[in-house]
Formats: sequence, C-alpha cells, structure tokens
Amino acid sequence: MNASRSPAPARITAKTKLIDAAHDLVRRQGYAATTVDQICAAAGVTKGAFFHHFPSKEDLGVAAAAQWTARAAPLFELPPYTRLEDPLERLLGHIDMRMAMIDGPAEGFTCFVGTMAQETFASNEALREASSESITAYCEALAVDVQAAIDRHGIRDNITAESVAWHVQTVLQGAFVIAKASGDPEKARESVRHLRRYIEAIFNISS
Amino acid sequence: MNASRSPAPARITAKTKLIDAAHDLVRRQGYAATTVDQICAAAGVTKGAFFHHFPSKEDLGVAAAAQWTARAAPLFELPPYTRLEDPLERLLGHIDMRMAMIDGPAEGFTCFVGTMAQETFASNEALREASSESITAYCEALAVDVQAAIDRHGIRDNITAESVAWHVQTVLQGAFVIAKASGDPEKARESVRHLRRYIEAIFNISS
DNA sequence: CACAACATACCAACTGGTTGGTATGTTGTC
DNA sequence: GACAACATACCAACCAGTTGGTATGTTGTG
Repeated sequence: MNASRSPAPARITAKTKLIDAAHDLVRRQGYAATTVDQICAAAGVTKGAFFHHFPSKEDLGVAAAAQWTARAAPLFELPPYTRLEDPLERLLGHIDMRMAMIDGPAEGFTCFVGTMAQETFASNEALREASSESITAYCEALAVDVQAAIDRHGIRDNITAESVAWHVQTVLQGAFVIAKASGDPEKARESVRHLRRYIEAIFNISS
Repeated sequence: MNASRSPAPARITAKTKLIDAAHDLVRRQGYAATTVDQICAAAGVTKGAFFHHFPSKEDLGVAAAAQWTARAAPLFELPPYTRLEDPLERLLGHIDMRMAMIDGPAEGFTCFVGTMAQETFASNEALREASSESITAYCEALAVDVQAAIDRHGIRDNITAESVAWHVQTVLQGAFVIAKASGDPEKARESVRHLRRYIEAIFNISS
C-alpha cells in the first residue's frame, strides 16, 4: 500500500539550499531587501528551481520559518546541560549557552523569524503567523524546564512559567536588535547577563 | 551682516511631513518595503519635493533618525514623574510610562530606529550609524537617573548605570519584536513588568 | 522704493534598471 | 516514457532617481 509516502528525508536538494540561503540573507538584509535572485545565486540554483519548489517568495518565507523551528530544536536536546538533574540549572545553562552564542557578526546569531516578523507583521499575515508560530514553539519548549524549576524551587509573586519563557525570548530578541544597531555583541551579552541575574532572583534558590 | 542666519524654525513644510510619513510607514512596513512614492503620497507632496529636500532615500532615513531622537526628548522632561525627588522613583516611573505606551497597533508604539537598524546594519553603514546614535542618546539620557539612583540607594554586584540603561532599551526593543510577531501587546507589557521587578531587585530599596 | 539677480520650494512626466513571476525547454531517474 | 527536478528566456509592474519647469520669496544695489 504505502498510500502516503514519507516526504524525502531531508536530502540536500535545491529546496533546502534555498531555505538555508534565505535564513542567511534575510538575517543579514531583511526580508524585503532580499531578492529572489539573490537567494537563488546564494543557493547556487536558478530561478526556475526556486519557483518549482515554492509558488512565491512568500511561500519560501513560510517554509523557512517552519525550518527555523526545526533547526532550533537541537538546542533543547543536544547540549550537555540538558542532562542536568535540576531544571533550574538546565534553564540557567540554556541562558548561558544563548549568551555564548552571541558572538561574531550579527547575521550569525540573530533570529530569522524575529527579523521577518518585524517587517511583515502589518503587511503580510501569512509571514507574521509563520514567524509567530516559530517563536511560540521556542517559548513552549523553554517553558517546560521553567515549570519544572518552579515546581522544584518555588517562584516569587506567582510568576508563571510561560511568562518567564516569553521574557527570555524578549530579552534575546532585544539583544539581537541592540547588537545589530550598536555593532557590539558585548552590549547584547550584557543584557542576557542581567536576564540571568533576574532568573536567579525570582527563584527561591535557597530552598 | 547676519552671515549665518538660524535655519527656518521648524515650520510645517514638506520636509517635516516627509519625515513624519517615514516614521509612520517604516515602523509599519520596514525601511526596504517602504517606497519613496508611498512616503510622498502619505505626506501629500510629490516626488520632486522629496528629492528637493533629500538627495536620496538614504538621506531621508538619516534625517528621520535624527528627528526621532528629538521626538523622544520630551519623554525625559514633560511627564509628571520626572519631577519626583527620588531618582529611583523617576526611573520606575519612566518604565511604567513605557509600559503604558505599549498599547494599540504596534506601529503606534514601536521604535523607528530599532526597525531601521535591523534591516540596514550590514548593508548600509550610514543608516545603522544614525540609528545607533539615536538609541545611544536615549540610553545616555536614561543613565543619568540610573546613576543618581545608584548614588542614592546603592546597587548589587557593582552594576553600572550605563549597563542598566542599555538593558532597559534592550527589553523595550525585544518587547516591540514580540508585540509585532505575536500581535499581542500584553505579551510585551508582561516583559516590561519583569524588567520593573528586576530593577527593584538590584537596588537596595530598604536602605 | 524699485528692480534685477538669485534662491527656495515645489511639481508632472519620464527613464533605466530591477523585481517577482511565467512560459517553455532539458535532463536524469525509476 | 513518464515525471520530478531542474535550467533558460522572457515579461509586466514597479522603483529610485532625473529632467525641465513654475511660483514665490529674498537680497543686494542705485
């Protein structure tokens, strides 16, 4: 039978190369300033290939947002700290890792969907929605450890796990903006350091 | 005599209308997606007027960034809390005001220079620099009260005033991104609430 | 004051290059 | 030989910027 064959298991085709190129170019230039021709050139394929795989530039954006989510997943599984027993230590380990990632040129560590959402939130609902879903997925993954940390250690002022996770995401997105504007990744890391101190403060670490 | 007369005192000319239109449209659509024709239409002038006042679209961007700084200045002078005696209360009052401003459509409360910097940091040094200067001016103005609050109340971990001011800016920029992506200003306000709690925590309020 | 010389502010029509998208091949593989 | 995966050639709309011009000040000088 095999009525619905599984989709070709992530071979390195023009499709994935186009998405990778979009991740790179959009983070560097923004969505609107990035042309289809540029993406094709960076991917080493022609326009025919582009429009064979994606009906429009917008559809590539949506696909690239979904792929961005998949690309972030390993952050919650692979690093060493993810196997720590205390969920609060896992959370702080995650923040330390995000801080360490903020280095080198901004296009290397900034967020594809955050950049795209900013340009399209009012003019292209499909792209805003796709970006929003990717950010939401990150926050939901992070909130799991936050909730576990609350269960273990307790937290001040009845703060919710979701709220903390979204705040982490907010500080990261803000740090990316500041890194881009100032040209100084250290300014961005400094804010993540403030975020870490805040997390330590709201959990009752002593208990 | 009168060799260098002062420049015409801010009349409502095509120039100011074009800058206002740019502030509005760029915050809504981004810099690259906003066309000169759109700006002219919104300002109610022709393209001829545009290129009479600005040699290029880029020059308008630089002028609009400078004007954005001037537009933000009243935030540090006019509101009632700016006359409070305790600098920490002035700082918290400022944050409360920024939180209250996050309401309605995102293009109404988000940051022109933050948006522009994100799209141009790697491709247009003049616009990145102009945006950076505007953000820096905001942080320097804010740092004055932060330093006064440190002098009065003391602060944990030898945190510097500049670092706190930049963190405030970072959280605000991140809140704007989240508001745009999620379409929910409340998510953005929630992060500013976390920021407020952090500020309270790092100052030794009891002393 | 008068008036030429010049500057400023603005406009409508146009242009050369760019952009997203299309129409029509060609090629490799089951 | 059928079909997916590409490539080549092309187009209509759009975009930043230009051109040539008008209307309305402003200034220096007799």
